[in-house]
Amino acid sequence: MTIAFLTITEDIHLTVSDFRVRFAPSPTGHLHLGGARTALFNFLFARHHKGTFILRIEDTDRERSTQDSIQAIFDGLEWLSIDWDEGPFFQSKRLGMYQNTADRLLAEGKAYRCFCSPEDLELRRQEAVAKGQPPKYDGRCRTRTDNPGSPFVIRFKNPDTPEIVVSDLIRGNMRFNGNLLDDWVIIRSDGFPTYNFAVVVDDIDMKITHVIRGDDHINNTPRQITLFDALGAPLPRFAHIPMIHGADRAKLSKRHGATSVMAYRDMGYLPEALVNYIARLGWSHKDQEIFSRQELIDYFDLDKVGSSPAIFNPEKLLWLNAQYIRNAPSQDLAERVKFFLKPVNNPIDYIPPDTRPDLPRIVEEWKSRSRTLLELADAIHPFLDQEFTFSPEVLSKQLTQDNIPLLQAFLDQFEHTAEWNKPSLEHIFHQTGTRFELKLSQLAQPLRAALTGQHISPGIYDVLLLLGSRESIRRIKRAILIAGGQT
RNA sequence: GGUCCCAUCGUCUAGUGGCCCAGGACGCUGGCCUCUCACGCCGGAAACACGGGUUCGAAACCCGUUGGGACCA
Repeated sequence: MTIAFLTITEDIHLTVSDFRVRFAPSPTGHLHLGGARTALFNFLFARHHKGTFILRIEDTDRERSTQDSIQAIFDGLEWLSIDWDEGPFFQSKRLGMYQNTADRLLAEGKAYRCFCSPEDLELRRQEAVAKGQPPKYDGRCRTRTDNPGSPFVIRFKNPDTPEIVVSDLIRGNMRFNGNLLDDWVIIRSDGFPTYNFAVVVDDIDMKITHVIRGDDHINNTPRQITLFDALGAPLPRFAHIPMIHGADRAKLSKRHGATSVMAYRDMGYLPEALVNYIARLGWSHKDQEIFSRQELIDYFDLDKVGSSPAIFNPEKLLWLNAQYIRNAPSQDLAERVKFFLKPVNNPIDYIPPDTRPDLPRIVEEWKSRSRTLLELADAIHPFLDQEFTFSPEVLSKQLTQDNIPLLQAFLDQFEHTAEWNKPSLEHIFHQTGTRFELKLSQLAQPLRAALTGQHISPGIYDVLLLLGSRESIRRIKRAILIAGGQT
């Protein structure tokens, strides 16, 4: 007890840092690969530095935010085992804070009410464009003293800074011309905050020290920086991570096929494999390709994150998944694959227990031959289904009249052997091979076909041992009947 | 169109001025292993976008060009 107590205190004392990061998705669709990677990098950074990882749902866009999307984010993060320390916080429940902050800026003369109608704004914007000027708000209401009583927005009085430097942990310094920014809206006429405003208010309130986000937000950063300044808050460190692109080099989106994290679960990917894959997209640690969760946490840091966009490569993900499947404990895989043996064709529960094959043992034989859980389930199926179907190729090439004597010979010997182990089976094969003057391959293929309905399978002895003597005999009899029935 | 970002094999990347006529991985490919198919093992093809500088020396630093991307409009 004493030792445990000491260990814990020491641990906290020595290693907990003040680093605070957040993942702040907008709930407007499924959790996609890019979002998942942003979440993962924040998570790994927090865990590596013993900091705090916060989940914040940016749901102030009332048209596009949905409850389903919020759930999708939770589901995706849970499946990937990306867990957070604080939150989830919902921006929609923090409207008072945004309003208060805006009021404060108003009182300090750093913001003002703007009564310009959308129609006027659009007109003036078009005029500016026609004159070849940048279409920015002209600051008309800055000095306004009357109050027309019509709807208004609150605008931030953009400070006159010629140059804004964004110091980025990944890209170094990025310089922006401050004169290009205008007096942007912070509170809409319906009282809702705009994106950039809510982000800054929350990042200050949550004491975020490192803003790790997609580089599609780079252009938002100068505005946010001026707001941090106006609010007298210290600047967080920024780290803009590159986007994930599709094969056409454009930002990954629906048209690139499966981009939802959950789609990969449904396709039979292991969450560990997907995490490993997206971690290696834009980040590396020497030549290592496969990382355990702990290695990811130990090795991850921002200085090893690259600055160029990465193209999503499904082939490599598939290979990684195969690696994870091959190296997973068979007992564990057997549990996971059950999800893919759909009830409608899942025979595992109605095969009598005494003849039911041992699922982990079947998985053991198949896991080096399967790249996804879906493939594994398909491969396993004939072993569980006593009435499995024969592939057309097997029917035409193996279950022929010519092969009946061979199958019959195997059947006779199997029925009369007391031993059912590899040496005894090898003995039978040897004898049969001699008698028919056939090589092992010529012996195995017809038998494989009879036993599994397929022309590929694990080693023939393994198949026989897996099925057991009774089921093997039953299957050979069935195959002989079918072969005999063919002309 | 404006602003900003990016640039090593097809793809993910190693590389922080000499260890690089560039290393690893996926994919492709030749072979070995072998009862089929995988796994595994051995080998191969395949890249520093281009042009200028800086330097004794540049994949690496600077400038430009080209190409790609993101955001805003």
